[in-house]
Amino acid sequence: MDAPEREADNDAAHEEPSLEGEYEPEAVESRWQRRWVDEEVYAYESDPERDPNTVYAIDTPPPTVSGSLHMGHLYGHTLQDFAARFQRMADGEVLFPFGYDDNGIASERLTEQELDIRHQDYERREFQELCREVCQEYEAEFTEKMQGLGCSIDWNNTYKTIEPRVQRVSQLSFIDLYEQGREYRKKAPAIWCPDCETAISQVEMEDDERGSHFNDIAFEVASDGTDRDEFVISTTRPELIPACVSVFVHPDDDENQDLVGETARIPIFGHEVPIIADDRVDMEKGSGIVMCCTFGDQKDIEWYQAHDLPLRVAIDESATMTDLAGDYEGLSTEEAREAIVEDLEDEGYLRDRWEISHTVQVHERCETPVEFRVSKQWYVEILDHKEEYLEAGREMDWYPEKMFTRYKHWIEGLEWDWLISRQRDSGIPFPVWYCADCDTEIVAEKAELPVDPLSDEPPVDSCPECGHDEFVPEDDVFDTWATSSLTPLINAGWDWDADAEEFRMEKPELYPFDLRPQGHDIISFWLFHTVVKCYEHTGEVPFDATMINGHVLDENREKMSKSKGNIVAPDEVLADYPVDAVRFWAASAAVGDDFPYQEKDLRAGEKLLRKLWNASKLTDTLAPRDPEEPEELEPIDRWLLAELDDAIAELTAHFEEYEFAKARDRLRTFFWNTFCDDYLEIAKGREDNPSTQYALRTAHRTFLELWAPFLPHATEEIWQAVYTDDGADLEDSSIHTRDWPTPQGYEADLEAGETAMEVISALRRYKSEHQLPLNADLESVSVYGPIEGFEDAIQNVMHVRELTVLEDEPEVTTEVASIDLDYSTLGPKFGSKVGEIDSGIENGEYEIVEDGAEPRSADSSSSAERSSADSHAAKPRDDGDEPREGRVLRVAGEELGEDLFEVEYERTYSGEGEMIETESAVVILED
RNA sequence: GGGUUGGUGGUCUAGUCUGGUUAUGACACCUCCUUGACAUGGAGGAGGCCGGCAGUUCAAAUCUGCCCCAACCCA
Repeated sequence: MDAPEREADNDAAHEEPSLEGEYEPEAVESRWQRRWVDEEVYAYESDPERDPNTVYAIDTPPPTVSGSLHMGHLYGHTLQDFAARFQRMADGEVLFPFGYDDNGIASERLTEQELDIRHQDYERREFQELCREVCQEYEAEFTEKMQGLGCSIDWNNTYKTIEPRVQRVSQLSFIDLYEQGREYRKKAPAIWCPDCETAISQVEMEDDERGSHFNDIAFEVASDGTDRDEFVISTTRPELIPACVSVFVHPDDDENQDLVGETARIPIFGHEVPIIADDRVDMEKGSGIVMCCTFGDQKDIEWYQAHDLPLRVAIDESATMTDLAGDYEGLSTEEAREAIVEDLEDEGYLRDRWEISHTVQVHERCETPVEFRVSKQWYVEILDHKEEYLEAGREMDWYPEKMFTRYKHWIEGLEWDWLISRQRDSGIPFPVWYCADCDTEIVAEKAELPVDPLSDEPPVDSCPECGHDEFVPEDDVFDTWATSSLTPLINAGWDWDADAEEFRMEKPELYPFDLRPQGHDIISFWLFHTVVKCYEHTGEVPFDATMINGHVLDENREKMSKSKGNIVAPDEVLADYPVDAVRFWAASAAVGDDFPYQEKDLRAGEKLLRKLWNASKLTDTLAPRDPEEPEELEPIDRWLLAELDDAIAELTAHFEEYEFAKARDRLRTFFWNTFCDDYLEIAKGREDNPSTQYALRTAHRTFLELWAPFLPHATEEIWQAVYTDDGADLEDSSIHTRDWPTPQGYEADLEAGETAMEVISALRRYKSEHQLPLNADLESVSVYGPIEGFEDAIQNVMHVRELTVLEDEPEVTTEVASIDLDYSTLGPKFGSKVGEIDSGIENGEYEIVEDGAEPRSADSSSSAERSSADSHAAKPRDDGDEPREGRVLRVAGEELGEDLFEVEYERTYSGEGEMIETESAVVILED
């Protein structure tokens, strides 16, 4: 990665593409990465008139710049790039943009850590400025690393989620939804992080296992409707007792039913609360009697709302005890917990205390346990449109399909509207002021956006409701997802057209986007929120398709995590292996599957690069670079091109379905086995043949094109070295801007080709078994089988001095070795009789009747040898390839027709030389 | 606790939706071969009965049920 080393590698030989020597990925890859960016090979130029069907637009979720680049980024972006590169070649223009997510808590935290400051100590603008400075450094680093992955991103089309253009889009989004009546401001309990001092949404919480204590605390009964003087409740949070507003008992709890309707006195604090029955009480837990405090958990909120309980706030926004806590005021919740427990014990209220470990809900950013606080917050109404969002999900194509269920279940399980206000210093402000007198909401003018109410004036001089002329600016900012969910609109240039008085897109041809790629962990919030926002703004589903990538696991299939220390850093991998090899590995898993990082897969990629390089060198020595197409191609060459046609068709289908792993395997097998191992060996003996020269070059160009999405650097290097003129404009000459290959309609005798390859394979096996070199001469070979047109090829590549094609099957004696039944038609026809038929054949209790000739029983057929030459000369094998009329198998009292069985013969060759059988040919070797 | 997805030779994996009887390929392993690119190559071989149990069926890796294991999502 460091420049001096790269310089050293970069001697003159590496400056220009060439096929000299060995493939040197370090020099080649960095050179092309530089040139692709410098010469804007992947730049997208918008044309609003362009047919949306010829534009392939990708909406990539912008990564958080504060995080480091991990294997997940590398994998995800590589998959996106496969799609981008294929589509660019196959179907016109591609937009592959890039965004930096630097808006929100993550970058605030980063700034605080990096500069060792607290946001509270700064003015909002000042702190925001610092955030941007810090993020800029990280963004530059991110850009460099992303470019090192060789993704075909258009670096002219980037955005930052905090930049003014995006702030404008985000505030427009707020105002549009507000005007549609889909947003409201409400005072209600919300999830609160006391460390970040902000409300957060459900998705920002996670579970964490923490140690704690269970405390059994005695409450006195203050009324006299029961015999009891006291009862015991168990709690992990004794510091909440000053906030206790009621006590609950389950209606089925017979033991404690006497308490219902009575009044309890809270120890130490002395206030009295009602005891109420409610079936949400967990009878199994502790004494079955539970206190309700405002608020300890979500159940407290439910009770508070259901029973219209009073609000007692004992903990403030920074987790400090309030005046309600009396003597404990000013203590942190932790300190108060210990102090209260001590005092309870002193006063005899603490009946028991023991250690436990339980899961608590914490804020994912800072791991602080969350509180629940009543506050005034902004919400986006979503619960009333669940059905529409489900339908939007159904309209998208999901790759893989099964991921739709996650989306579906998430929506079905939604219980809260989307809380979008955050009490943070940095972020995109709400464009809202409130009348100081009547609290009427004043929203900014669209033309003025972006605004910051803290420094900008509201658009009115006096309140339209009450005429008051003082206003209070909203100082909350948007939840980062409120902005991150707008990326399709940001990329398409969505904006308010003041003249037309409507929303317009600068690049309407992009929307809806063709593809939305992402990890399966963010389906439930990022993808979902994006669908919500875009659907509400445009009435359209923002994506035609969504591709979900799996997670990269470690070598032992375990999730990579900091605590396990099993993280593999992309930097380390790229220091050891070519990017193209890493990409080859990334193409090995089916989209949506988690898969392990395995070094040996990277070695496989390296091997392929070497093979491609060497095969290119050999091709270059065998044929001129641009041979004429001959009038008539010879069978072997036509065969290769016909097979190539098939491969192109299959690969294209795989790419269109995002089946990169299948495309990769199909291409590798065809390239390595058929082209390199078979055809190139054959071509060595035919280099002066114009037909072979043409086929070689056609195949080679096509292979480079087919490999280009997977191996962009190596294919570009070879392409530029061999097939382009010096000094050509890279935008035109790059292999990545070429058209994807299409089948050319070559027709060939595929059966003959296949048979010829079988014969070659048989001869190789013969040599291998006799420990002969593969280029050892074979004196005389006779072949009986359909190999017309391929005789020379076989003779050349296997070094056969004399090759004879037999008119008639060689003299062999045959006997029935076995009978294969066609179960797929036999089963439905005979059902349970199949067992009997099987055992009949196994026991030899059957006979074959043919051509009205004498029935041949199993007994006679196994003993009576027959010479095939006298009766079946037409074909080397007669076992079903070419059924004769009237041949019937009698077994278990049934007659099976010709289509139901095949007879396998054991053959013994009695002539000169050695016989080798293949699927559809017989080969005889004589030394 | 609920849900989703997956469990195929030593490792990774195809096949499972559309049941059919020698289960795909790669890596590793063993044997052999220096041939006009590549020995970082080539040819060949051995190795699995498809997580477990039960069922449906003439027939199950493939369908059904239960169980075990793993990951993820939600409590």
